[in-house]
Amino acid sequence: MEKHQVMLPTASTSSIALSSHFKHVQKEVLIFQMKEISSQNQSDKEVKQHRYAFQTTSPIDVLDDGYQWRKYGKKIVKNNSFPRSYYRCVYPECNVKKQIQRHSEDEQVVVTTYEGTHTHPVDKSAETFNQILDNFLPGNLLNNAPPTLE
DNA sequence: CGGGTTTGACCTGCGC
DNA sequence: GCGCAGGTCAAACCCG
Repeated sequence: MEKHQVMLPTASTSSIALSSHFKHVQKEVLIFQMKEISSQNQSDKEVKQHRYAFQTTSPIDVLDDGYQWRKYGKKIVKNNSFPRSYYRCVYPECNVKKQIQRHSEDEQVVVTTYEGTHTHPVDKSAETFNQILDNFLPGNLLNNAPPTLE
């Protein structure tokens, strides 16, 4: 189960000073997993999705990242004693999903997994969060290329 | 009354 | 092929 939990080296797990928008979080955000999921099946479907997982230490489950989310499911996963919540962006053309679950043993650690890319502007002023996301896009990390926000 | 959440059922992918 | 685990749906429920 932990086969895809890639702990980044210490240099990458940099503490990020969050803006006042995250004043209720005001902790440190540790990115412990980033993965670009590109199912390049040569058959008929080529799905490219980005998935970013944040590990935050916060008493609040859902981070207010400026987008509006609607919960559509909750599941008890086998490896974790805490339930995992499934959220989806409320914009109809934006099929960005995110999963929120707590750590198996540290209930103060919240793992937020974003999947997909937003195709619409942010409602609130959460530009800081977008910058955080941009900094940890695989393109910026690996190739120094601009992220594809289509 | 309307929109969002809850929660159990259903579907699907994967490993054995 | 079967069973399990994860992901989604949808109807009921709750709250503003």
